[in-house]
Formats: sequence, structure tokens, C-alpha cells
Amino acid sequence: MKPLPSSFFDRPTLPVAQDLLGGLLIHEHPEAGQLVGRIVETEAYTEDDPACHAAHLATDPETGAVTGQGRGRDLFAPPGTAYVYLIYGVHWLLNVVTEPEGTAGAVLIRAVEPVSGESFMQNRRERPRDVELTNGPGKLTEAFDIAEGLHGARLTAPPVYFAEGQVIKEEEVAQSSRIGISSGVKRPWRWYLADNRFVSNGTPSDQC
DNA sequence: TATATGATTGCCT
DNA sequence: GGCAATCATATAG
Repeated sequence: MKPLPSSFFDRPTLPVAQDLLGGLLIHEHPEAGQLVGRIVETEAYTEDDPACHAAHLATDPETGAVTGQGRGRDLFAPPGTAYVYLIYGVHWLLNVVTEPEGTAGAVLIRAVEPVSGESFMQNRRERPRDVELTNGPGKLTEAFDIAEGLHGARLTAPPVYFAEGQVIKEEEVAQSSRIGISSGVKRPWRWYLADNRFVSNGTPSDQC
């Protein structure tokens, strides 16, 4: 499979998130061989977005240096860089950095449908049954053996990269606000394949 | 320095 | 449906 190039991610975050639907996430694992999943759910986070880790960071217009501290600094990395972070002190979430270097933005991979390597994924998961394998952002990183070690890596070449999958028709895509956030809830920046069994079962943040 | 919270999941009632 | 796990970061004092 040919990896999606940096230019694919060197664009505004929203279309990248939509275009990743139907694409493939591939981990050429040293022990398991090739782990492959079809992306069925994504979310976008941008520099001016209150829900983004870079929300209160910026770049110095003179030097281009990032001002402020914290993990969000890594969202200014070059497009196609892995942004992996620990949520609730428990689970690792996988993002891919978008937009040019010096502009913050990322797409969160929220769910995939297993394509190959299911037996290895099942061995890694506590609850390996059916959709439970990969129907959530923390579940898929566990299944794919993706964690802290991948943070900052290039996702435009092995071992972990994306590849073009099948073309998705517009009517197959559904949209909602994002899940699990408390600010920026009105931005409808979650996209998923309607009726796909492997979409996560969270509730959009603007519905109470 | 101390405390609150979160881009979640799985187990409990 | 409620809630604990467990830690990096943000915010307050």
C-alpha cells in the first residue's frame, strides 16, 4: 500500500477529516505483521477551536516560535506527524497533525473497522468481541498497539501510516458535533459512516 | 504547591 | 445509568 503523502495533511483540517473516512490505517507491526483498519469516524480540532489542546497557544509572528507550554505545542508540528496523548490517565488517543508547520490542527481517529490482523487485535483487547474491538478512539489504539512511543512520528511512512481506501459517497457520510467535550460543542466537526457498525457509541456534546 | 478536570472505557447496580 | 481508574495539564492561591 502506498502511504498518503504530507501534502494530503497540509490542508485545512476539516476537509482532511472528511477525506480520511473510508481510508486505511496501517501498522506494519514487527510481531503481528500488517494491522489494517478502515477509518469510519473522525473529528477535527483547529487552532482557533476552544476544544483544541492548542486553544490558548500561539506562534510569535516575528520568530515563528510557539508561545505557551503543554502538549498542545506539538499540534504545530509539520503535517502528517502523529499526535498521541493520554486521556483520563488511562487511554491513548491517535491524532494526525494537519495544516502547515506553525499552524495548529489535527484529526482525531475515533473508530475503524478491522480489515486484517483481527486475531492479534483480539489478543490485545480485554473485550475482543465484535465491534468492541475498535469502535472507539481508545479501543483502536489498544488493538493497533499504538501508544506514547508513536508520538511525534511521521505517519507518511511505515511503520504506521494511512493509505487510500474506497471512495465514500456523500450520502454515506453523517455529521454531528464532537463527543466528550465541554467547549466548542456547537462545532459540527465529527464525521462518520452512517450505519457502519464500528462507529463509536458516544453521544454528541450538543445533545443533553 | 494543591486541586480540578478531561477528545474514555469497562465494570457495577 | 452511575462511577472508578489514573495522570498530564491548567488554574488557583
